[in-house]
Amino acid sequence: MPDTAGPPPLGAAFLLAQLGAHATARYAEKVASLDLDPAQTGVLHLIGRQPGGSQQALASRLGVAASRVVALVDGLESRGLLERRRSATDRRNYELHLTEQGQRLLGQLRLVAQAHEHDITAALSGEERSRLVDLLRRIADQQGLLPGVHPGYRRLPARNR
Amino acid sequence: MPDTAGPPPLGAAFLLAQLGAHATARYAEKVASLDLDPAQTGVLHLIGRQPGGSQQALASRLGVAASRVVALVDGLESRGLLERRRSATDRRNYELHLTEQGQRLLGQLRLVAQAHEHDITAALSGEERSRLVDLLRRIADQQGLLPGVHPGYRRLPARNR
DNA sequence: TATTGTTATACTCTATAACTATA
DNA sequence: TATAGTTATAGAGTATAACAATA
Repeated sequence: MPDTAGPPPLGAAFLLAQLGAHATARYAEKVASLDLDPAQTGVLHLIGRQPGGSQQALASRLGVAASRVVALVDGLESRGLLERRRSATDRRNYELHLTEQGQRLLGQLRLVAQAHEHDITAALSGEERSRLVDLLRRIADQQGLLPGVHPGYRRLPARNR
Repeated sequence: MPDTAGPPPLGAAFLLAQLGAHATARYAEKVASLDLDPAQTGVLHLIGRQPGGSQQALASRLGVAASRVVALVDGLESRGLLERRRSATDRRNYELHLTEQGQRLLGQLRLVAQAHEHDITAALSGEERSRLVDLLRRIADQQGLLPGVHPGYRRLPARNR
């Protein structure tokens, strides 16, 4: 009997951490097909939802350093997906907008997200999936997490498999 | 109406990623009180459960490079939490064992994990928690995840707040 | 003097590859 | 020749701090 102690951890907290890392890695794989990484998709989603914001606003929303937003926006702008427009009222900052190409890509990104949702929840029936979402939302609320903002922009999953 | 598109993503996959990152960050905070990081706790748990294994075995279990295990084991050994014993049958490899102090720390670690589980699922009743665990396990099974092994050892959460 | 964006720098983490000692 | 462990090196990713332009 080599086992000194019980079975491996199987609580909800561990499963959430395990599945969260898995879901993130799978998402990274999927968006790579659009030549994007998860952080870039977050930027596209945020600008698509609220155009005209500054880079500072983006940085605080994402919870990252402003210098990182520079690099992020640089990459997307050079690909013609978004554009910086100098604000007329305060010429220190930019207003960030998606280009038409960026909006088309965002549309494809939403399809990828749907496929991702489908794949991750493949084990569940529609009703079970709804119950899961309800439970998860309640945990997220109680834990003080903001809808649509996840704290994982600080790290990218390396190649896992 | 600044919103070009609908609400923020609220599907199960996104919530899993968000909550997973959150649970991981909270866990890291908690084990820091024992002067450990999540990767080190994984090592302690694995050795505690299956003593005598080699560093290579540990590396493949954790899915990390062997060179990283060296540093990980170095740190824990220098604190007197585990020891390397040269194998009598094959003197190339070590057999890893927890010291008594390591076993005591592992006991405290299990208490921390319990508290963590309690905190993360504070929004749910006991029955709801059971249903959640059931749903999550079925997803983990279907996704091919191994019990007790999570792919998040590659990254540590930076200071989040 | 404070703020937006930028650049330069340093730091952390990790894997890869070269090395040793055993087999 | 192959394998366990170690060390050295290089790369990726990020934040911090210094800087320029504008307010």
